Amino acid sequence: MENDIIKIYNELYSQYGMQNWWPGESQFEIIVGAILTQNTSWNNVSKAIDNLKRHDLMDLESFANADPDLIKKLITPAGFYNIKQKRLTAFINYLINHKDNFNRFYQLPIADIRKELLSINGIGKETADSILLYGFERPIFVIDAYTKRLFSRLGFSWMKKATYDEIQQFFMDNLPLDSKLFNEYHALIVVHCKALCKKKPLCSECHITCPSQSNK
DNA sequence: AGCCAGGACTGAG
DNA sequence: CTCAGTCATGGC
Repeated sequence: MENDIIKIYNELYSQYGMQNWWPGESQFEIIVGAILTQNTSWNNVSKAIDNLKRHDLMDLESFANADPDLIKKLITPAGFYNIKQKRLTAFINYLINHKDNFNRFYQLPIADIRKELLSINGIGKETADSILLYGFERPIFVIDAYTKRLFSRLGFSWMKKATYDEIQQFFMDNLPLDSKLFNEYHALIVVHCKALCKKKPLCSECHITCPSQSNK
């Protein structure tokens, strides 16, 4: 039997189709993108990623050996470039300390690897989960501001004051444990919310308001 | 001209 | 533990 969470997924899917996220060519790039996109539009992030690629820095070795000031300059379009350079470096140091071809990302129990990522400075829940889901196909549901806002207005108003973990648990309780499904679902939520915010105002029939109109 | 974007950390109370 | 302040650029 189908619950509401699955119904909403089917609606979104029929409306927007398969998204096939993450828009990144390598696992390293997915990690970099996940950090750069913190509170930042993907449009800006993609400029920063292009800059890094143009300088051949989109791999562990090159990035690790690059001048921090150069990194800052290249990621400037993504904003918060001082912190983000530090966060990227922190993650890269972690990777260097566990040089096992990402084996631990695949093999450790998901709770363990998640905890490990969360202990890295600059890696919060959404970033950690995005990396695990989109980079390594681990079945963990990513929650973001869009998810909270959309579903709060779709009848799950309790989400407005719920914690990240509570909302995540709810989605995972109501869906089969399927990384491909989690991948598509979160992507569809983001695509849907972006589409709605583009043609504002609409709200009543689309069940969501744009940020400026929402009551937080 | 503001307001916002696919957050996370810090310090205060 | 809750929460405002902080970090910064580009698009609309």
